[in-house]
Amino acid sequence: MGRAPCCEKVGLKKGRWTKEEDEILARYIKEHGEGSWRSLPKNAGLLRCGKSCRLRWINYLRADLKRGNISEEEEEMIIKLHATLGNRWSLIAGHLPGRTDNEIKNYWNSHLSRRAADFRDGVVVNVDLSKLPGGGKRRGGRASRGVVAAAKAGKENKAKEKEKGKGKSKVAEAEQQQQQQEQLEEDDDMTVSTPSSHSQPSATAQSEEQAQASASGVTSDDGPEEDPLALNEEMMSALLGPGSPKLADGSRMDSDSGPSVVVDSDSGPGGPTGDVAQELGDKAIMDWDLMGLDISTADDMWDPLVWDYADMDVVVPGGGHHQQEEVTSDLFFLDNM
DNA sequence: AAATTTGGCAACCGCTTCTTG
DNA sequence: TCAAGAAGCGGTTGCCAAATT
Repeated sequence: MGRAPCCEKVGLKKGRWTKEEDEILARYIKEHGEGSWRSLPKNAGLLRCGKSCRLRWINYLRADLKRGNISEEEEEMIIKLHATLGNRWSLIAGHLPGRTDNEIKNYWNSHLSRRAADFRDGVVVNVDLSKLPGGGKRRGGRASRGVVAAAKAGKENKAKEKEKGKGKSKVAEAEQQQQQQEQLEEDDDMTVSTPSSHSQPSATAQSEEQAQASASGVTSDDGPEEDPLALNEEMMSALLGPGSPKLADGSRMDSDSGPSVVVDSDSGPGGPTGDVAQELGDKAIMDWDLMGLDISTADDMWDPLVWDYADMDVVVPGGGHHQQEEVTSDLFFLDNM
């Protein structure tokens, strides 16, 4: 039996909202409060779908909305948050009071993604996540209620989830995100922090790996103990400005001369453990496969995946190999742009 | 000045998750 | 425990105004 449509579509108005409709909706919500979106249009006398009413209210009519251009601070915030959270616009919007997920999403797509593309021209990494366990599909759908609830409830929820013996629950995930948020809030001026643990080269590589993992839903087996938001300055400068990752020999992989890296785990029945050996243009050859990706414990892409970099190797024509950390670092950017 | 192209934004759509009976 | 309803998220579409030809 099919599920009933969210609203009776016949006879309902679509398209732009009129001033009159806005007034009706705003007045109704002012009197009755938010919620009950399904019945709202009928009660308010609007020929609109409940979802449409909700969207109109959230994205346009709400009193606490901040209208006007996105400031540079907000823009930087968006970039930084997107690097960590990916396309989870509602979470990003949660850090920007008065801004809606839709607004941020549009701003990203129309302004920031272009800048990201400028950067990405240097190296294009196109990992076919569909081959990963769970289809590599981002979990969509409603998250905020659980996330927000978890964020509000905080640690008590965690305790409950532990009691239930669930694995990596949404609540736990939400709490982890909450921790990230807290980290962000601690970082008041939003300057890029470089934890002391990053002072050692190996630690830096590890943090980058974790940051990458956090953004892509892939976590290292060491757990998210370090702040995935703690991008180092090099990463942020590359992220925020023109440029591209440095190669081991000091050259840059830019759009004019740079290689186009395509990593497509088109691996057949073997899944992500199959071969990935792709040409990297005329400058470098990435010769690695996903043998290093241990998916044995992963139910879906959000579960912990363990990378073993032993099989990763980037051969630079003219001699030399890229270190694994550099590969990881590069991938981090690209995966999050 | 008219036609075409481009970019930004509002809104819609499909899917997923959460809630409730 | 399960099914249906409700709510919300992210991707996509389409309109409109500005810019360009």
